[in-house]
Amino acid sequence: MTDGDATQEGPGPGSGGPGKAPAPTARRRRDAAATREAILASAVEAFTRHGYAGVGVREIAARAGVTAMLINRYFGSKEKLFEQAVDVAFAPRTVVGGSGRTLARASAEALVSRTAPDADRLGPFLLMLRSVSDPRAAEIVRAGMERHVARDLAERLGGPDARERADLLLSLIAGVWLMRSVVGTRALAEADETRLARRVEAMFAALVDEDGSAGS
Amino acid sequence: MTDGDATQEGPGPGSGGPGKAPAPTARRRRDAAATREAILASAVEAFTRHGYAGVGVREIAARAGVTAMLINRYFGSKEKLFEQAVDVAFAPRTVVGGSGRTLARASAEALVSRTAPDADRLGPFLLMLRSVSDPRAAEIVRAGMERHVARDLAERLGGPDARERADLLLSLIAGVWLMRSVVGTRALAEADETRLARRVEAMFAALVDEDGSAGS
DNA sequence: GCCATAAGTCTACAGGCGTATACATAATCG
DNA sequence: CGATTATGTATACGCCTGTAGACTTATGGC
Repeated sequence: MTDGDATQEGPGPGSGGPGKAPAPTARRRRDAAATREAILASAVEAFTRHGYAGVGVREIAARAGVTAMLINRYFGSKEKLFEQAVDVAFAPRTVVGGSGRTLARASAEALVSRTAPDADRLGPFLLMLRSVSDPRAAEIVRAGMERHVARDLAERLGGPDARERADLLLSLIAGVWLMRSVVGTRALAEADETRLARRVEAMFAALVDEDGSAGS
Repeated sequence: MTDGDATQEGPGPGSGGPGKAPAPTARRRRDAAATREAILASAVEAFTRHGYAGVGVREIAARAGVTAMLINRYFGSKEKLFEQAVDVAFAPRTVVGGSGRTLARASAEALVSRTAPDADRLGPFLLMLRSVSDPRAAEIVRAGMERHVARDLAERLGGPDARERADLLLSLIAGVWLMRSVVGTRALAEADETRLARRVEAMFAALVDEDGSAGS
């Protein structure tokens, strides 16, 4: 995120003027690659905040400092842009780290921390939750998740039916994101974070070492 | 193109067509209460299938056999209609039955059964999942859930922090609905239902009787 | 300096959205 | 039977959507 794309007001596609626009933010020099990246970054954030159907290409483009048509020029369509955004959102990060018992604990703590009321509230799960109401977006998200996180998580989980247990683990993660950050139920929002993390960890543990005794 | 809105053909025998045209919705006698109920039922189904933002008032009205304006006449606005639909969707049913260990088992089995690929795939959780991307809908859903299911579930759960644990339980339920029915990950769709139910039950159990065995 | 061309913008279209106003029809009641 | 009123429809408005084609501007090579 080197290029500071602050939320500047439109660099003069404004109606009247020939756009002298002593742009407060230095207008980016014409650079296809950089513009593409700016659009993509704007898309990831916008899709995460409002969901696939909840944001228009004009808003995404404006936040990237360009006009809507560049989206179609660089990505083909809004849907194609969404595919790229899903890839960006899911690819880089390791959703859950560690393995075995460490995995359960670290994931629970990270989950509770990242869904805190004062946190950034960004990330791939939020993008998923707010986009899957559109069937085409849901299919894109499914493919992205299976490709990027589910397989990797299943490997680190190991054991029988690793893929099924990985998806179950992701279900709980998504559910907590949903109830805590999207729906915003009070009981979860106001819960003590340490205690909440321990409870989530216990549920994770039931999956991680399901064969052995589930002694906490 | 498509010849006229044949949803309601003139009641008179005039059309002369020998085709009986078995109207999908037999023209109902003018009855405000019945019409209101028809709209509401149509809304619950439509909001469940496509989410709050994913369906228009014209479609909801058409499925109820009326025109869109009746929605505004009887409910005031699309948003008010959604409030009523949320109430209808969440109110009557007991989301999870039983108490204690029975609760964990019964809920897990019901959840897995209702999210099966060949099931109806209706119900309040689907309505929630597909609607919360809209912030106003999310707030309505939050209120409806807390009013109807969370409180009742917390009472049946008992124990410390019942409300928090109830919401956590609902998180897992919602997450499984999400991954299995909305996103449609293969690992969960193809999973053996008995085994899957047992795993979900184990996660529920970590919440239900956490005070007893698992020292915290 | 000029110019070909990449990079970006403008205008427009066809359609959907929620909803307000005006109108038409069927049912009830004196 | 005729009039009144609840019930439902038709039309339209203003706004927004994704996208296509034509147009403008900056940039690098000569």
